[in-house]
Amino acid sequence: MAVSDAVSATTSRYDIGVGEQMCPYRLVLEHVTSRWGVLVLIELLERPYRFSELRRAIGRVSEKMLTQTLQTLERDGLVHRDAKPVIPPRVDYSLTDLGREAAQQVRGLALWTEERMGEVQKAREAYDAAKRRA
Amino acid sequence: MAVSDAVSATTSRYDIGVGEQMCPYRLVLEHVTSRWGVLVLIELLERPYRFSELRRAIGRVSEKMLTQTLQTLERDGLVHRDAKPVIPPRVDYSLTDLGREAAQQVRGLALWTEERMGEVQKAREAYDAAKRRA
DNA sequence: CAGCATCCGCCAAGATACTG
DNA sequence: CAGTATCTTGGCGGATGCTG
Repeated sequence: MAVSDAVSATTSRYDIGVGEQMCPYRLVLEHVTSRWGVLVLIELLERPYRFSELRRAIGRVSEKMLTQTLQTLERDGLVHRDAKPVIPPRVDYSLTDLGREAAQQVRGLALWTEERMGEVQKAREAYDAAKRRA
Repeated sequence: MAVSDAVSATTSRYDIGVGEQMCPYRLVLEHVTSRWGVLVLIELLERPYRFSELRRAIGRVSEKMLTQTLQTLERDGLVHRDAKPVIPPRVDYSLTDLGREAAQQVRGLALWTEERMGEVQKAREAYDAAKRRA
């Protein structure tokens, strides 16, 4: 299947059987909380990026997944794609107003995570220690 | 592999090759933004839940995935598990203080999604219409 | 450079059966 | 009821090659 098909066909993170539609609300939520969606939104909150630039900034994203993620977010109206008809091609990605709102929420979550990392680590060690004892 | 092994072994959403550790920050972020993690945190923000109660509230979660999600969140110190030694067994799940903070961030994202659903839908239709034309 | 197209490994997720 | 153990499989995500 082509990437382009995936954009409209996939619900991102596996579909539901025919007839059993997932509520669109959860669908959007899964797009913005998707593995790469989260990171793309956060990066684009800083400034617009070109494709490969964004790829390097995030790190460890395959080209395919980044393309797919960007297209899904574009379709949802969160990301704006500006393809300049030049050679070599140059495409800039930025947030729409809607996307900026979403990204701010996501960043809130990311910042919280950074702040509380230490406590999470400690909780894990305590959990593992208790498990080993049992 | 037993579920219990998965809790400490998995990084949630597929691992990185050996030697190529993912930074722990992204790991926690992936836990709270995971498919079921998001929904569990939001539900538990309302009130404590029993296992099957939570399962029904979320809907369409397999027993296994809910167990796994809860154990991961418990290990991260976000969810408190209270197992009462009675027959039949009764286990209550609730948020820790840390988990409540995380859940509030997640809920912020969820509320935004609900509010802006309409605009996202419109954006999609516009995108699809433009695609068909091309 | 910024993609699209195709193949495929492999693990996450689901289904099922069983236990304390 | 609240899980564990085991098996199967869908599809995510990576690798590679090609195009404008």
